[in-house]
Amino acid sequence: MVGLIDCDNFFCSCEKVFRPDLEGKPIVVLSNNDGCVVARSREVKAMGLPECLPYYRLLEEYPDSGIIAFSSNYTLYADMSARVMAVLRQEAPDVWQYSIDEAFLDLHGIDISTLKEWGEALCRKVRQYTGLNVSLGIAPTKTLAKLASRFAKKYPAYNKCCVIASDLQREKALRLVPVRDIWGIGRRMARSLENCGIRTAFDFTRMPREEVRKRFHLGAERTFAELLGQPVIDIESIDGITKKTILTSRSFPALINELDDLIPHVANYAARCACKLRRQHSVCSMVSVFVHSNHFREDLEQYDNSTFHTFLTPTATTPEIVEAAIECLKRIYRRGIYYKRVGVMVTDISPDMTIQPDLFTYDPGRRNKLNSVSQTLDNINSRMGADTVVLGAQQYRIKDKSGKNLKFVNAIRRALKSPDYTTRLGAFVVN
DNA sequence: TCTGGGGTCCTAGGACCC
DNA sequence: TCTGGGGTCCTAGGACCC
Repeated sequence: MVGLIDCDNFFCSCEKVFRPDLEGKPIVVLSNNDGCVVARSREVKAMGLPECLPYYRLLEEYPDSGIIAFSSNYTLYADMSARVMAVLRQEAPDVWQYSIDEAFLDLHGIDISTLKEWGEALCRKVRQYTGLNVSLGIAPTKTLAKLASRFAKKYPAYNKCCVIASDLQREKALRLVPVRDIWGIGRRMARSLENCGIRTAFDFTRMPREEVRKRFHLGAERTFAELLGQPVIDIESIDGITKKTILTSRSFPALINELDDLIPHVANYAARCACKLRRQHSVCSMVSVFVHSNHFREDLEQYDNSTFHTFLTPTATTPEIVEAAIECLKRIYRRGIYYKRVGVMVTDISPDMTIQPDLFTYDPGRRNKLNSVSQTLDNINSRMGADTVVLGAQQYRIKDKSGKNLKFVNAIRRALKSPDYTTRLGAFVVN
């Protein structure tokens, strides 16, 4: 049996843990630049507020709702996530974190007849240790465990833990779940299924397997098997510790048209990619850069483009990756365009233990130097705080009043951010 | 004024090989 | 009029997830 545990309204709940006065109040968490609603508390969901609503429209359309908005505080969410995972690792035989607020649990060795009791105790312990409510679904496959966790969340009678063990329980559950709510079935496939009268998960499992394969390909067939209780999604494929691609991208609070103003962004995103690579002990052979204009501005000329650079010898050093990214940006930059978003992606990732150097161009002396520069950056920035030391190219060009000094500024709007309660001693005093 | 960010996997189709 | 057959590898883009 496997378990799927996930936190209820995770981002919003994190905000509420240290603000008991918010209990029972409607709150939302916003995306970067306070752009869209990305998380809603139970109270807000009950009000019928849609997902992904732009914040300015929330202000327009729900003026007297009493909704309290927060900028996203990833420092807080990441730390709370780590606390939840730590509790899980104490209790479960094996844990694979699936997302910031979800984990699959390997439950081998636990007697099936005691699983319900065990699960309820686990949820109580997470609540006691972290202040967060979690729901747990237990079933023979991951897709069914996901489904069970929905029941655990939706119906209080389950006491936070729902177990699907027998075929009878499985069928009963499948009949209650609309096909669009199944993990692995997206909007497009759901629409297609509904068009031929397949409404519930149970209806779906009554289709001939051949037809599923023919009409929807491999992924759908896997989901199909999982719903029948046959495990086919292996846990290793879910375990995302070593990323195969690493992407850093941001939208800007205001449009940018000058190349010189784009460069620091690209440099910063490239530096972040390099740092993430090193953290997972990897190197990359390719860096790509993309640019987007603002698709919502129909009055402006639209322009999307991307290009890439390949390293003959794979690397994870900040200077090399930043340099390559800036060079890419210069190739695709077009004057006269107003840019809304740029991003840097590193791919062709391999372990840093097995670098294959290029026969003709590899310069071990230079590479060693760049490696130690990068390692020093990591050491300083992890002790003293992110971006304590950066490359010159990463400096944003903000002129002060006298028009000469350059200042390093945070380029993301987060006007409504809560304090970093769990990671800064001053948090409670400052605000 | 204002519209997020980061991933994985699969498939079709083109380039290339013999 | 008329132009083979079988394979691999790579890439872009779609669908899906959180």
